[in-house]
Amino acid sequence: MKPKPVKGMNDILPEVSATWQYLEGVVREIVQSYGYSEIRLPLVEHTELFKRSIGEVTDIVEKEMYTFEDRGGESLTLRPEATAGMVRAGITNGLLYNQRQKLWTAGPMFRRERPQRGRYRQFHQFDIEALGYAGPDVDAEMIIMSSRIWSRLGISRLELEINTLGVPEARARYRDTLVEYFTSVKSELDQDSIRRLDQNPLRILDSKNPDMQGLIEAAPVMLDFLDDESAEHFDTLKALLDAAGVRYTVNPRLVRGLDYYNRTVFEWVTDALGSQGAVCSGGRYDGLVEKLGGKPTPAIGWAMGIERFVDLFEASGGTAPADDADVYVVAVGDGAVNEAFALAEDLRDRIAGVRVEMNLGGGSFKSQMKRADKSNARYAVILGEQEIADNKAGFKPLRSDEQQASVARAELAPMLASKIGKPLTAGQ
RNA sequence: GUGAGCAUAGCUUAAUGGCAAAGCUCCACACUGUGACCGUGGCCGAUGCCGGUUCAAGUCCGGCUGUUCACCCCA
Repeated sequence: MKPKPVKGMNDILPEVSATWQYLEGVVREIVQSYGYSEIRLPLVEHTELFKRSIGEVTDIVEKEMYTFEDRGGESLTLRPEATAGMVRAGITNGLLYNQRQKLWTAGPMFRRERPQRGRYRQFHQFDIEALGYAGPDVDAEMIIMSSRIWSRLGISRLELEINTLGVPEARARYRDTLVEYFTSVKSELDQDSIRRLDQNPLRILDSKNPDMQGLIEAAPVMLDFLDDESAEHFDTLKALLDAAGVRYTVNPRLVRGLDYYNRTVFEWVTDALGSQGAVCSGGRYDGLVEKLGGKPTPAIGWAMGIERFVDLFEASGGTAPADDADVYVVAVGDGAVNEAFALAEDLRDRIAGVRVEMNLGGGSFKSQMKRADKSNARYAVILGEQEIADNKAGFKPLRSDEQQASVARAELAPMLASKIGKPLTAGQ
């Protein structure tokens, strides 16, 4: 009986991980260029943390968390998202005491949903948070930063939607009005909407049911309930985005499934990935730090789903740079292997970033050449009886018509370095 | 959690209810120190699992499991 993986938890195979590494590298570089620093967080937190931050009556907390009792009887949960842990770490390490923090983290998150394209039980996120910044300038910078990621990678099938939820009081007033409105037309609501009426009435606005669209169009809008300060915050954000040339649409029905958001929320959506169109989303959560036991601290953050990001990158025709070897070392004859190892190490010492693949497992000359070919290496270096006797090495281009050459051992590194365009290391 | 589609070799796909096939991959040979292309040969399956109908089931029926898509939710 073959072992089976856990449903919704996937292996990231080498052919795919090259793309992951490339994209993660690009995002890391961009995020750090805005002055954000990495923080590494535990995958497991106390269950209570997520209940208090995400909200007791959200889908995530009610039915999607991997919660278990550890041997000491504590209720622990595999993190379903990163913000709660980030804020907790800020509080417990005193990072927010009269300080501001710009942080990012990345790694696996866990939600027990039914898997489909772009939705897995173990999935991965990049998470960027700015704590202690009241905005709206940070709000704009965060969005501009995400926009830079897309343009850098040639991803175009994405649109930005933004909205504001106002302060909690305004949101509560709006919520009451909304409940009143939908209750008055309850007989026309579908099953899902009736359920949401109690649980999360704002989500009714998000319904994809065509029969509901008329009712939703006619519903009261949040913008009419906005407090003056939030309205001004939102206007400034829009002005900053306009000035930066970032295009967006205001979607008054954009609400979040996590309870901690207020004011700015945004989402990058695509139609290229089937039904899971949200690639990246976030918003402001000014009340969360205090709610979790810190002192009042404004904050904003966003998360990007890496699986969806990779999928979208590939759907946009993007490919990661090849990570094939530069050179494959062929060693024929028992005496040659020792020398070949030394030669391979020498190349790695002397050429910065060179990728040298040593033939392993012996084999005939022919089979070694076959492996060299299949490795996609640009060059083969050949060491046999003859070369060892002459203190030379065969240098054979595998991807061009150039002639094979016999090169003095000492000249091999400089020659290879110039062929592959990588620098010799200093001091050699 | 709900609904629908799909399940044959490592991968992609064949097989009017009648002997389970092919291509690719991999290995070897041809070619005893030179890869790719061509050729020859080899490896690899109890057709996802359990049951039923039938002289006969990969094929039809039922259940299960897995997977995909959609709903839902969201990254």
